[in-house]
Amino acid sequence: MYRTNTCGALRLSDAGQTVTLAGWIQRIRKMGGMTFVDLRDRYGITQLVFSDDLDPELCGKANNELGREFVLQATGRVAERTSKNQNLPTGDIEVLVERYTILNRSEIPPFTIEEETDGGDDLRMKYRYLDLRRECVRKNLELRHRMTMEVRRYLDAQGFLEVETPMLIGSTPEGARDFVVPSRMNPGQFYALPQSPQTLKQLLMVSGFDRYFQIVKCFRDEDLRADRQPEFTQIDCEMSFVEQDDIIRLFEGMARHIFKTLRGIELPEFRRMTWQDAMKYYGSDKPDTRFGMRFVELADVLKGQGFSVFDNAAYIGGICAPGAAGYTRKQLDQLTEFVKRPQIGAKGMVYARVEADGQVKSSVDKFYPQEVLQQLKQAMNAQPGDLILILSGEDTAKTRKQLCELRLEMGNQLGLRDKNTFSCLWVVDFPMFEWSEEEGRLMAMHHPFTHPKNEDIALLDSNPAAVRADAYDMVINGVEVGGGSIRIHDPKLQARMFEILGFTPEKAQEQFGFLRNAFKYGAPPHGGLAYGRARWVSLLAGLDSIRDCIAFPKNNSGRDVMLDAPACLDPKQLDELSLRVDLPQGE
RNA sequence: GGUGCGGUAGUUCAGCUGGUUAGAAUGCCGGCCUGUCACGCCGGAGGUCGCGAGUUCGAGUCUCGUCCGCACCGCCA
Repeated sequence: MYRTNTCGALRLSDAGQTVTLAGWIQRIRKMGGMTFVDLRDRYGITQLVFSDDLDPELCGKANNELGREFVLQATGRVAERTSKNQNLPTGDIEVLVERYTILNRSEIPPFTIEEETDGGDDLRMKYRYLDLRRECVRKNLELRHRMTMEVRRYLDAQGFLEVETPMLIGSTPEGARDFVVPSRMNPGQFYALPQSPQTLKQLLMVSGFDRYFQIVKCFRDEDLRADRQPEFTQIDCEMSFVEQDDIIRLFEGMARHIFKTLRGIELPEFRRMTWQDAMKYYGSDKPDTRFGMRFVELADVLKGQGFSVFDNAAYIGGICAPGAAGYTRKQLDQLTEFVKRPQIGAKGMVYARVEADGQVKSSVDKFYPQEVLQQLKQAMNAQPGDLILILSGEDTAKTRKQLCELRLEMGNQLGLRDKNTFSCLWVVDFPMFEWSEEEGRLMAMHHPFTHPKNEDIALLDSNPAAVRADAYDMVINGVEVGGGSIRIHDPKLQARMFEILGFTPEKAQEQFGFLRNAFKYGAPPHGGLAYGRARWVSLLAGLDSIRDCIAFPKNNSGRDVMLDAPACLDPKQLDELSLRVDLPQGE
């Protein structure tokens, strides 16, 4: 038996017992005739004591040979400490070591494996297996596990069946780039890894599975972000004989269950906001609703008064930052610099302070009389002490996006984006299509199987760009944690959809023939939703990056720096796959 | 594909308008220390300043290129 207890288990009530612990040496403190060793496992830390009073020979030996991160098995008596450590759950006791075995030695680790590590991200990723020894990292994976368990429990109770779908499937042209896998037995042909099991779960609905879920890896060969990995796990669900409301209710229930069991928070009923309103009032399809500062359109107030920047603008929008009238000139200049950064791209920013007496002092005082500025104040519903910030531009969508960035920045600066406050909503009525400049055609905003809103089906022929979809996203604190839609189950409507998306009937048959064939045999009305697991965990744990709750994540350029993948293939392997690598010279 | 920031000791960083032997903290090694828990004290070792070119009498510092990392835009049905 390697151990009788874990390193997090012992308490004062265990004093007097003889125990054997096993773990890693976190730290050694040599005091001369006495040595303290912090022994760590995933349950906690227990202090071991070697003392000349007990066994001078053993103490001397330990002093000589023990080192950080050695795997140590130690046996001794549990004793009450003379000076206790309030910071450790085991801080009332220590183990007076009588004998020990070094189970394994360790080289000096490249960074300190403690809560406050000195290692940078890159280094920690290269030695992720050491990084994962740190409690603050490990607890994120524990939360991930607990969340997964709660999700399974909830969905099982709701009658969902977990069904696995294949990882090696066919490539699909719409949507993200596929990761592809060559087939040795079928030279020149490739599988693709699923971007999502979308079509497969729809086939399961045709099979009558009714309520399906899968906690499933998905793959997208697109550029990474702090909240985007090329492989990620979705909690993927699909239901038959449901309308949008049924799905929203069930998955809002799941969100509530997750928050209650994992954070002890009772969430109120989620707000619903149309995509149109989200764009109009927040400039984003995933608004952070922890705070207000909704956009107010100001063309009526500010246009046509001789200030050419506004007179020529297609859109003028303002936000009202509560209590920020005290911003200094320097702070305002910094905000202006912020919106002018190339990533945001505004040309400038106009501000107006509402002073204690109600007078408005603005950066455009020479263009607008106080009377107009008072109208501005009224339009913004600004109070004395508030700061009004205004952006304008020739492109409404772009300007709204810039104002969105400014709003979020002000939210940060005013401390309105607290990680322990959660504001949840559904964004509904997404447009069915969006125009792609690159492709020169309409693209499905969600995916080509999304059902148009019934009242908009007539518009498919006359004005497809105006068609709204039965698509919905769950947004929490400005994070899109999940999304889904009602799917098309009528083969004729699906055919019409492919037509609008620019598929010839032949192409549609080639790419999605399996789905069309299946739908000939009675597809039930159905719809579903998928949650991004790591985004959920990040929200629950207050993480800045989903990498922090993924055991072995990829870096910014999609590399695994620990495995050093991807890598070149041996020519023999390439031969076997009938592949030839053809890189441009010098690469 | 693009923008911004960064790359200096094992690690995290400082290093001014270019100037003589590149620093700090921490870690590491050695010594001292019987109640530490970020132990303390004394001593020591440790550097191709990412790489390449250029400017210059002289480059960690300036310029260009390149590689790597992070954040973001495009992209992510």
